[in-house]
Amino acid sequence: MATEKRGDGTVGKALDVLNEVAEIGSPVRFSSLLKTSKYPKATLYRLLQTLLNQDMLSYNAEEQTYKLGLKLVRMAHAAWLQSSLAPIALPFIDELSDKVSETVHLAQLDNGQVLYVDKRNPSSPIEMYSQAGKVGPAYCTGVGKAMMAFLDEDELSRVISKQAFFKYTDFTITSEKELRKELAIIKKQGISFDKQEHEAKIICISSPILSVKGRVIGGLSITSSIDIHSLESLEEYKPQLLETSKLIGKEAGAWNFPEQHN
Amino acid sequence: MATEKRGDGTVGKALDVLNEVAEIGSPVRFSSLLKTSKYPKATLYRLLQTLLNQDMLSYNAEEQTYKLGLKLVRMAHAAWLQSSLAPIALPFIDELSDKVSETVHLAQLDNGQVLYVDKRNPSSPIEMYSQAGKVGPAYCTGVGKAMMAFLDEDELSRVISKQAFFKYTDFTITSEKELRKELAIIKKQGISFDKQEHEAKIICISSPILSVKGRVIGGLSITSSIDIHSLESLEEYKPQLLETSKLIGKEAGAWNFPEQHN
DNA sequence: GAACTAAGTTCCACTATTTGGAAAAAGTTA
DNA sequence: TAACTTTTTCCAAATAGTGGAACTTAGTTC
Repeated sequence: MATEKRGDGTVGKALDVLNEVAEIGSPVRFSSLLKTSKYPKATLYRLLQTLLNQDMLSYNAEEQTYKLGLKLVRMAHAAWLQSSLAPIALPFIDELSDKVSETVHLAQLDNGQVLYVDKRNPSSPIEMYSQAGKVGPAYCTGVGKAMMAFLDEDELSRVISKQAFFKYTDFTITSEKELRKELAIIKKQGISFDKQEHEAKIICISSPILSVKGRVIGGLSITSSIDIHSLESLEEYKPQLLETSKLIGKEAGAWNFPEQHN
Repeated sequence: MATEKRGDGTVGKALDVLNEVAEIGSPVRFSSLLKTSKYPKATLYRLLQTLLNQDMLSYNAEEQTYKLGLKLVRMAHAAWLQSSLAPIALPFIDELSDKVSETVHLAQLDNGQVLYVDKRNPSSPIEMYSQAGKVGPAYCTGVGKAMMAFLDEDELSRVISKQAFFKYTDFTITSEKELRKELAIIKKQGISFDKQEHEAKIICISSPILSVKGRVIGGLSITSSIDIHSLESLEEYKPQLLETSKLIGKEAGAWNFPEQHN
């Protein structure tokens, strides 16, 4: 689904096109973009040229395809440093993953979705970058539910309205009603579980990261598979998970980490 | 130094502002940006509003500061997947780092600078994300020199013209003449060394990654410190490094990885 | 090799957006 | 309250963007 944005003039249109290219995920030809795009041929063409000029896109002359430019990778590094919880949380996540020897994820809510901003995987330190910047659904992931559970009603309904409720597995929650019930339980318990709701065999235990003022600024999870852990054995990590989340929240407060507007 | 770009209209200006925020590296106030910016107050203000609307920036109302938005992190993930060598090179880098048990970097030339797109660090799998998207100087890093050495004259002079020749250490090359001499040697040998030219104590051995057509598409390095290795002991990795580079080059050809325009 | 087709690029009169000086709000300090 | 700083709004003039149509290029067919 292409990102719809109310008129921010030309800049909005250009970024719209950039998003389209991003969402397609592989090099695209002009004509292919044109089919999807809401802009007329000449306009689209000019926008693409501008983005090329700005190195936001790169063009393969041989294949006549456009794709995202490396400039974005550079910018994102800066964005990650200054806008994500990751740099603040880094030492705490390291320590947690060392202690428990499990895969740890750090996420934030972004536009109703879960945005993973860091990950530790002690056993196999590979396939790592492939995770920062990755997005996932909020309604069927541990971190997503943990963060949602601690939003206030206004924020929550905004976030819920953005959920697709697609049934990934037999265990996926597929209605707002069910979700709200689950969130109430999570709020009581302070932690959430992903019971194979997003991917078969994958389970996790998660906690929200709250600012000193009690607002949700992120989520933390320990992920495993049913081949290795039961939900009960994951629950043993609860104290460490909560402790780490608390420490990160405090540190973020000290750093004056901004409260997001999800 | 702010990025100067010839007129791409409003879009160019907006991205210019975005760059400015990125380069400052920490949350900035309006007035602070205004001082640096070449745009008049009202214009700058509107550009910032547009970028905010588009989630490219986020705003902290309490502190009245702007910073890069998480949307960039998401986009960059897509960019990394579709425009960097990293996904293609992944298995080869894993294997190399496993075999040699040393820190391995994968880089590309971007606008005359070295852009690190992946890294493996077998001993301590931490501080990882902090590297993808990081940029470094080309004239005083192993990968930078290795890549430069295999550019054709046109590209090379363009890249050289962008070098700052800042003297980071006592060993930094600080003139075009010296650099060209060094590059000639590197071209002959097929590999380059960083002899503490960028950071004290840090040394590395690097090779360019060439496409099947012989064009530079990236660089690969094994990094260490003089506390652990001598240049001679690093040189022992030469065969493996060259072999891996060759494999990546081949694979990239198969994937039709585009030849960059540095 | 002329005629057809599809993809990409350019043109230009028309229009909508951007511009920026100036002035009003909002917030700070004295 | 006055003097100040910083941020935000306004609006007529100026500029930049628009998009239908025409053109170019490359590839295919008869």
